Amino acid sequence: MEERKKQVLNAIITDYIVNAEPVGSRAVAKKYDLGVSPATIRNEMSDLEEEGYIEQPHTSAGRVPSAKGYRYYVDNLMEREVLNPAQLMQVKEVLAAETSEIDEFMRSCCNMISALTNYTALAAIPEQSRSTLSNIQLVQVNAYQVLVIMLASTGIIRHKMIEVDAPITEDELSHIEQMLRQNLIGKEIKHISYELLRDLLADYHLRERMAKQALNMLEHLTNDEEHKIFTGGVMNMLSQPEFHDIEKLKNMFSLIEEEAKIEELLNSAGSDRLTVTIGGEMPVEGAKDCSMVVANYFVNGQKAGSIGVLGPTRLNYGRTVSLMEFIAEELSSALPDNNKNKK
Amino acid sequence: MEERKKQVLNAIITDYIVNAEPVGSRAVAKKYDLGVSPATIRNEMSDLEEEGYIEQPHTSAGRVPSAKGYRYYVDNLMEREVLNPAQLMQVKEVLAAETSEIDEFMRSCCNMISALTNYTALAAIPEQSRSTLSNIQLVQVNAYQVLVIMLASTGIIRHKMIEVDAPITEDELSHIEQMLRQNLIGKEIKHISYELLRDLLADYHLRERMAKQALNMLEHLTNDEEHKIFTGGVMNMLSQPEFHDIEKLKNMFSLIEEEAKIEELLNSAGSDRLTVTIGGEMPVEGAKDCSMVVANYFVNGQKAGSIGVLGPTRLNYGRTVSLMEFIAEELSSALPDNNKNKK
DNA sequence: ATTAGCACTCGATGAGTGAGAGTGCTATTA
DNA sequence: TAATAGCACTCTCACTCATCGAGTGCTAAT
Repeated sequence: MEERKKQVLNAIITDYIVNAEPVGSRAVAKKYDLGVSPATIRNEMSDLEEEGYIEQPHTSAGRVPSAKGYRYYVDNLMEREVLNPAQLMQVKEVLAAETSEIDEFMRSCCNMISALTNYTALAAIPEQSRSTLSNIQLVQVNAYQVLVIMLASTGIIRHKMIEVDAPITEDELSHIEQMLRQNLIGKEIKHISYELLRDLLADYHLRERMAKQALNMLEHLTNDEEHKIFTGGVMNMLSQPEFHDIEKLKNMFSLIEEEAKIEELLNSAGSDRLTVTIGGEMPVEGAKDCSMVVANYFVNGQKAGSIGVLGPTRLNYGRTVSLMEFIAEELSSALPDNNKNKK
Repeated sequence: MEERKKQVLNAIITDYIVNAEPVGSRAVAKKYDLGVSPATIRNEMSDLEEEGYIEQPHTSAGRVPSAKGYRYYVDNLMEREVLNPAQLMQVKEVLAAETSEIDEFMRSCCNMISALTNYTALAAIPEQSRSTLSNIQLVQVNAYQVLVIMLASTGIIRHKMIEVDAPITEDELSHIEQMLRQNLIGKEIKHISYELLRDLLADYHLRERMAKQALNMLEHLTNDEEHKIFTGGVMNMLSQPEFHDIEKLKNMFSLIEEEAKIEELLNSAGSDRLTVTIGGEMPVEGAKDCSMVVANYFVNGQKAGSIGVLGPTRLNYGRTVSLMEFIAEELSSALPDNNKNKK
């Protein structure tokens, strides 16, 4: 594409991102100082429209970027925004906070991201497929209730109360605990299967219901985590003029409430360091007039989880991309620390 | 108030609750069959307006109930709705679910309430002031990390990872554990103060940072809980015509996101079995055009917690009150079971 | 190749209008 | 004396119409 056409496209998108209103040739000529008259710009715009980079809501309105236009912008024109030091510090602080609970950590990440971007933040809990069980503990509450606590190598802690039919003694419990520890600690969590547990418990002739419940519980622990989704700043959508329509809002919110869909969105981004998905590229019906920036973070070179930002297609890509790249990077280096000893 | 006036007021409110539109004299005469002509009804309405029970958005619109009108309705006219058996069953099922985790339990309560009412559900976690510590457990994760698990007599379970400066041995840990157990189990949680803990730990000459952290953590455990707030069905607000205005929505949502305000709302209801708060009676700015039905539930005759419904002043009081009364009652009888042995 | 000029298009705005809903008042009726 | 019928009045809502202005596309001139 010729240089000047790029400049015009860039101007249109930059302006539209800020003002959310169709951009006319005069406005481009005035504000972006390309050294040519509006008429020339009009010609360029006419070409750009023919090629599908911009659209006209109606004759005699200005032009609006199309999905294709945004795509070209993100791939070729966009300049990353230099983040201001105060924001960088804020990110570092939040990530450095000693939150050994992954839930709380993810939640505060989401809140931070949404506060910094004014969009909606998405996060998927780090995948557990590679993590191992690092400890398991059974605590007797009373004769009928046992609290099971599980620690994963990623620092996740889960507990669950399970109930048994017949009273259980301390001795029995520590037996079971030892058995579980011997057989399960160090195992990859995704390898702890129903079958494995059943075999283990069968050997020990445990009471039927107890066994069932323990299995049930462990299954929950291993499965739940992979699918846990966090969001933040959902209400930020309200400030975006594109969602001033109640119907659109409803659609959006009901989408965000469906964890499965959010997960699909985050997963659709693959395992590159950073992915930008624009409008129609979205894999989920109902998100077609949104854009998304997803960053993956890595532990030991392996994808550990995803964080993302969801906003209108008129997203401030430059800023958001810079920010998410930075956060993902910081996250990659912060996360392993959570499981090792500090200092 | 004369019988017929009551009937007219009742008709207006009933109609307005359903249709959300000003009610005219003709509509009242037609639908509610009082045996008099619209003209007569107009006279009654004129009186009702003079006395402040209803209002006119403008001349030649119908009448709309005022806060005073709703108040009179709730106190004198309203008929509780008979709940259908399917709904009752649903409530019982949700409450009977074996969720020994209070968080999850409260969350599912909120979801149930919002699903049944189509309004927003609020819940405050049971107050911990009367509950006692029933167990405390320390789990060594590695030399520098200790997982603390606390069980309250109400069935609440909390865990927190704490980190220590210098390595700690199993022996030391079980020492501390025993000491804590001996001194704290059975104590009312609100009596476990910073000072008490400091004294305890001082006796044992524990490492300074460890002590600090343990204290910090226990403080969190004792305080956090009292302030925990749950909400559900916030998006239901979107379907209420009174919130079709984006500005109102924003206000509402930013109110709901402030836990302190929600807590204030719930607490304002006092400790009666059930309280209805209407419009201007709301203690929190920004909730003035909402109404709220709060029910308290009780354990051993003591107020244990609150659940509430927040909606427009045009709330279906009859239905909501019946439902909340029922849920609170079920909750009162379900809750203690969670801590005792079943069967 | 660029630009100035100009006619044209289309949405937004605001005034004007008629229909409809609902009231309040008054005279009449039971 | 209470209830009612009738009627004028008020106010909103939806619709139409004219106007305005932003912005374009085209053409002719530079």
